Amino acid sequence: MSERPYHHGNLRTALLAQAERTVRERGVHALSLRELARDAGVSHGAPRRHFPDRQALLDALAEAGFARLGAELRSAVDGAGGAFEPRLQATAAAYVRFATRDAALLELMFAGKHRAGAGTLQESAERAFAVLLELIEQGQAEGALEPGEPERVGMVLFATIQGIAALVTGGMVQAEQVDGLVADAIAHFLRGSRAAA
Amino acid sequence: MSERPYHHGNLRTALLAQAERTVRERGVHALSLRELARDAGVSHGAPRRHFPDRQALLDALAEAGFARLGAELRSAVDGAGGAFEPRLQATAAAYVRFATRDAALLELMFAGKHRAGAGTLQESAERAFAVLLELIEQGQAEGALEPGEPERVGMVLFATIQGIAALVTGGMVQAEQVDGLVADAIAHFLRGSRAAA
DNA sequence: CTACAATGATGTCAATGACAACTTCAATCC
DNA sequence: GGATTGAAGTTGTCATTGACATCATTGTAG
Repeated sequence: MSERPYHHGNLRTALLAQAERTVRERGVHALSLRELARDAGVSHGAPRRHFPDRQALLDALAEAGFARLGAELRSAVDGAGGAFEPRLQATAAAYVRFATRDAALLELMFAGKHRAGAGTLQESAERAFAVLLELIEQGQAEGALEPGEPERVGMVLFATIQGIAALVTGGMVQAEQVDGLVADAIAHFLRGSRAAA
Repeated sequence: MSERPYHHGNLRTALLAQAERTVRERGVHALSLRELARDAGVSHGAPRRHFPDRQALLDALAEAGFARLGAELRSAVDGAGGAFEPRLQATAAAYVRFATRDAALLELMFAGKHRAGAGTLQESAERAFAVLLELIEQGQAEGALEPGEPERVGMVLFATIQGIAALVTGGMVQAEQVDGLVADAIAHFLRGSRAAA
């Protein structure tokens, strides 16, 4: 039998992975440092070496979440050809998919962002959202969106996407209707933009 | 000194009121039944008579939240004259105001809605959203919105408003920009709708 | 006036987060 | 090669909490 070595090897990573699972399946409130330690086959005090307190673990989770979100958005844009509108559709769908599958995690990501001492978190978030900003710029270049600061122009669009995600996780929209709703919303938004441009 | 009577008189109400304050000021996670009991000058077991467990208290909070939200929305509509667009603006602003001031409560309201055995909650929610649906119908009657089921037609609009609230509470929009953003979003939405109708 | 139902009090238990003190281990330095 | 040292893990403890069982008080219906 493989005796467990005194040192786990990569406890931090293992804790984060299991924590992400727990948050997804049972919510943030069900996340217990001690349970994580048990699952990792480690004593209840061990996590403390890697996360001074529970909040530190949540922050790390949020940061990892932004990294993954960014990657998924990037992959969506890249896989949708070169034209603006299909790219936007694909990206919005990817965002909503992420928000739906990892609702609790997304909440964590947003909650952590305006807390104090969130330097790294802020950066991770900005990297993830850079994908969206680039997309906005392309839309502006193609004349589909009004000119101006991308942050401002994209705000209503982003709000709509985020809101759809909220409706889905809030149970006000059935899972089967999501894709249609996203497509509707994007089309609606672009109509409103062209009229203004 | 007034000896506390054995019976509090209206402990349930007092607990809910204090709980709402705590949730607003320190978040759901900071809500402790025992602390509530202490604040109410009552033993730690007393709340149990009114709320079998913590979740029951949260559900009651959510329900009260929907009642208040409905009232605020109603009041916003009624105070904005008879025309559709100003009514919509006022209502959206009122929603975002509620969502901003009571972010944690709103989250609770949404979270509880798709949990099991939420009969009463569901009804409270529908009563609150009835205001919005009526408004959509008026918009359709005036030709500002496309025809169809109000629930469907209003979905993108509602998502946008909800999303703005999420951005504000997520710290991605400054408080001073909120009103402008709401106005922008409504105008944008209506442009998109007219083109389709 | 008595029984009873509602409301509150008291005591206890297991789980948890936070913290301190001690132990193991591996890398480095001489 | 052995001593040193610091990171990683362990063990023990404490206060807080939610949940639960049992008992006490009080208003009210009969």
